[in-house]
Amino acid sequence: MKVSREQAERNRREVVHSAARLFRERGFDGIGLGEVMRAAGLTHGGFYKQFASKEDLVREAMSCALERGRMKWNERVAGADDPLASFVHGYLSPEHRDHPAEGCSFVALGAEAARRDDEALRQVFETEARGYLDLLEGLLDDASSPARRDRALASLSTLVGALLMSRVVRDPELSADFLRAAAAFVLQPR
Amino acid sequence: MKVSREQAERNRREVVHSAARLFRERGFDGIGLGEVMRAAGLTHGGFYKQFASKEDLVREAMSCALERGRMKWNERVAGADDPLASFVHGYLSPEHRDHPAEGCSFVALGAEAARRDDEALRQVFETEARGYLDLLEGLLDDASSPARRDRALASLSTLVGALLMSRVVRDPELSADFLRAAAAFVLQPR
DNA sequence: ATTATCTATAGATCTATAGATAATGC
DNA sequence: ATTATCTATAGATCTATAGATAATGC
Repeated sequence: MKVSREQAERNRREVVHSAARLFRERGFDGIGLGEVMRAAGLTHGGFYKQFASKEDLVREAMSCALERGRMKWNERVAGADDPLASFVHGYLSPEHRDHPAEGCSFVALGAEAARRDDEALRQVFETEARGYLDLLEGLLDDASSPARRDRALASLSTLVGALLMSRVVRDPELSADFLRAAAAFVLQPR
Repeated sequence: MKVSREQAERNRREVVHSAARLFRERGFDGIGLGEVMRAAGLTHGGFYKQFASKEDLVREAMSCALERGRMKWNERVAGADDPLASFVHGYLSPEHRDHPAEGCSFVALGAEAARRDDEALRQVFETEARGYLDLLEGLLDDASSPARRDRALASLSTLVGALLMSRVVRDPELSADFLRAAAAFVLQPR
């Protein structure tokens, strides 16, 4: 029943990754620890040897999901002709819209995280928000630094809001309109 | 124990309003029917005489909250010097950010609604999204009608995303930056 | 000997239903 | 007689804990 320290570490990581997917897919309250552990190939009794509480797992899963997402976007823009357009079109793509379990956690869980009474969780979201803002800022060509910062703040807002709206409406045309119009708005020359 | 038809109707409305507040405050899964009924001054056993299921209440509460919110914005802009600026500054105000229970349901519950397996609920959000788009479109002064529509789509996205981001970060300064930068972005002349 | 994981369970929820009760409204 | 609301409860969750088990690692 016991496994090696390395295997235990791999198991722990698998729990975090399963949780990160399942939380985004079903919400923090929509999935139990039993199912998270089962998705990681374990039984629910072993959970508290690795984590202090569900709250603890929520924090770790969000930190992992947000950071890995950001790294993915970083890689994507690094190899692109037009890095800003590459980021915007990737973020506002039908693929991203249709796969929340692997997508942006601000959209999938930001509102839920905001109302949790857990300052550490909101700190995780804040740190990652700054990371995304820095990423975006680096892709902008505004003359002044404050202008770039403000444009990054507004652009991130537009991206997050458009993805959210594109997911909640039923009509595929209206959904696509949100993605298209938001991309044009963010990419417009000024 | 029985009450008059009019009182029963008032009770039902009170349940819907309590639910609309509590869902926005705690999430669809974060509040039980018992507490919703208690907030309306009733006991949980009477719930199913008025509603078919919790799903049914979720739909009705969201329809009510979204429509009443839209009406409120409509009244606000009707009496304003600069209707667009009035809407944008009201929506992106610290008051709105700090009172999700009375605020925009797209931000508080859009992501949760999007993942529910309930087409009727997403239809409610879609109908109200069109209502908000029409409202915004009427405040814009772009020359062509398609340009106004696209700007409405992008502006609504920016508003929703900025309010969400302003709620999830911990630092009051960063939170205010989202609100301020997004408002400037939406209101910029073009 | 230590410990990662397992089975089993306590105690607190939650949705939904059953049947009793008492006031309305024909 | 009808019915809006009440009390009580069934059955299914959920988080967290207790104690057993068996493989690791000193």
